[in-house]
Amino acid sequence: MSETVDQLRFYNTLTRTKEAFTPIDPHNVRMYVCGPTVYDFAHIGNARPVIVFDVLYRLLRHVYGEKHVTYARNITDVDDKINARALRDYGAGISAGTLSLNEAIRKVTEKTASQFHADVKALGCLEPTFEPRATEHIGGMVAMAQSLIDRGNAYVATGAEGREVLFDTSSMPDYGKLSNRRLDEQQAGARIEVKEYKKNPGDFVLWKESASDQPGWAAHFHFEGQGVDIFGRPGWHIECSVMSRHHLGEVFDIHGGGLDLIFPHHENELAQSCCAHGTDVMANVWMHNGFLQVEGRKMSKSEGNFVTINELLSTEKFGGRKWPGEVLRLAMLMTHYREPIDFSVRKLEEASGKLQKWKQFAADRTTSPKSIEVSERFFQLLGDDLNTVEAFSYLDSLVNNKKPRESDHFAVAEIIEKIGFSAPRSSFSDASESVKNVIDVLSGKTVGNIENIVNSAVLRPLLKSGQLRPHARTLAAIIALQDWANRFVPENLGRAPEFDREVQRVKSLIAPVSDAEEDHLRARIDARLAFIRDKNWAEADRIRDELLAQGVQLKDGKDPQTGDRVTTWEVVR
RNA sequence: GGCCUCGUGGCGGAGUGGUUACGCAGAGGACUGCAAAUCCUUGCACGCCGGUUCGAUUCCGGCCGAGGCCUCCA
Repeated sequence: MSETVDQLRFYNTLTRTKEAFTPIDPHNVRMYVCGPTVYDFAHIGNARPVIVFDVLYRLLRHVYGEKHVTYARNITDVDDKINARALRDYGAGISAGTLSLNEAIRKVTEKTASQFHADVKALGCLEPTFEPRATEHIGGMVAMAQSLIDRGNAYVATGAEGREVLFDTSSMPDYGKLSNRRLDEQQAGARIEVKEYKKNPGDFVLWKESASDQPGWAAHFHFEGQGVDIFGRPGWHIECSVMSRHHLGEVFDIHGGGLDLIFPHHENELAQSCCAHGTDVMANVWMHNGFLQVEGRKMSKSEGNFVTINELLSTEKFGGRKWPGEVLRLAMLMTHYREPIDFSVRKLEEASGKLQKWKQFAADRTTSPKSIEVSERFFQLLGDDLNTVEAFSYLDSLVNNKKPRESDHFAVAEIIEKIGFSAPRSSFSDASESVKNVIDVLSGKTVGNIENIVNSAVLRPLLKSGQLRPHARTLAAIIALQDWANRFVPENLGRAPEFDREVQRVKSLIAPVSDAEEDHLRARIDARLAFIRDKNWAEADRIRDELLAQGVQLKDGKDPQTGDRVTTWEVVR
């Protein structure tokens, strides 16, 4: 357990206040989050809780230790929308008899679940400890429904679509506690027809009978002294009650999900679990994330204003480019999790720029000793109800510091990695092996030249892929070497001038361009410098514009010693 | 109708009973042949009306506006 993050605080929907968090068992902190119903691609609104609770999971792991946090997120693979999708996509096969309904359903759920996993991975989320599927827990759902009947909290009734086991909301005095609503004050039937066979309008389904074109399982219940067989399927809410108990126990620490799940889903889960287990609470803390909005309105499938995660990652529909998952991740976390976020390309651009800045700063890390204090300060801020905004602001202050401490580079690298962003490899440590080799060559220990080392298996792929940019620290190492060579390598060996040339090559190699492009680039830059010496500005600028059009931005600097113009470049988008 | 959340500068977005958020964009300057980059400086705010207070953007009340839940939804 972390010694320095002293107290986590979370806003609890149950009490509508921010509370100090105390786990039931610090050696096993347990959290449950409602996962996707796998019938269609997840949209970026669906991505929000996944990302938010991934950050919470990482925070808890940081504070209590990686082995002391259990995170369960279910996959709902029994649902009428899935049936509908299976019939829509595989209806022909089903009616032709080449595919059974269950096989068609399986195809839908498998495909959607694997897409979900790919999406979530791209967003930098850790896998939960457990990812139970509803179809694996049917037996437990039947058993829980029965125990609710036995305790007088449920009953069997017959509706238009067959028999149902229903939860009797009037049997639970506390019902409505989570969502803070009294059923008698709700406009029952305002938006959905009141079913006459229910005891109370708010009673909800635990188990319902299936028709021949619906998936179902055999289930046997005892009600009012009679045996009742209902071939059917579970209601939505009971899935989570059963799966959370199976993996986390009857009472656990945190239950999370989107704001819209508070009622009825979480209210009903809570009712089922507490009544079935005879407990006062199901989870101690209930946390809910706000919505992602588009033009001020909730992004949802029913509104039709949604963008799938997959579209954002792999098409150029938004702002004319593909967006890395971690940019979306950061964009989501730039707003506090309980507030609504308006989705926009502008926001993605801002996140992208911020992330790049962090990474560049992190890449300049050396092997200097890390400072625990910086990282703990970050997690301290994050621990105040997952205040990512404040925590990131702190990160920004480190990165924007004019005189950063040596250890801050390392701390930032460690932090961004710990909260799910990829930290670039340290340009210094990648280069340091090569630098050592260079020293060996120069000192005559081995035979070789610097260029070959730069072209080595370690450095070359990084250079090619553009992951290494002209980092001050790398260059500083090379320049330090140059000084070293000048001091210790005897002039008469003739190595110093060659070394200078090699240093130039190293510098030019630290840019994400191919050999051919690089040769071309050097030639154009030399040509431009020649024009500049002749004060032929028009031609010089023409070359600069030409390269810019190719995505290469030239930057003129001044050699501090000689005062000569030194041209560097950067690949821009 | 019931319940809930929110309203901060051009944009994004924190926070606080009395001094700067911060980031992006903008403006000015340094540098430069001009750009870019970098560095320095800088303008712009707390929906409306009352109340409490020496003092409110921050607390209370009302109003207006936006959004969400009450139907599957993250």
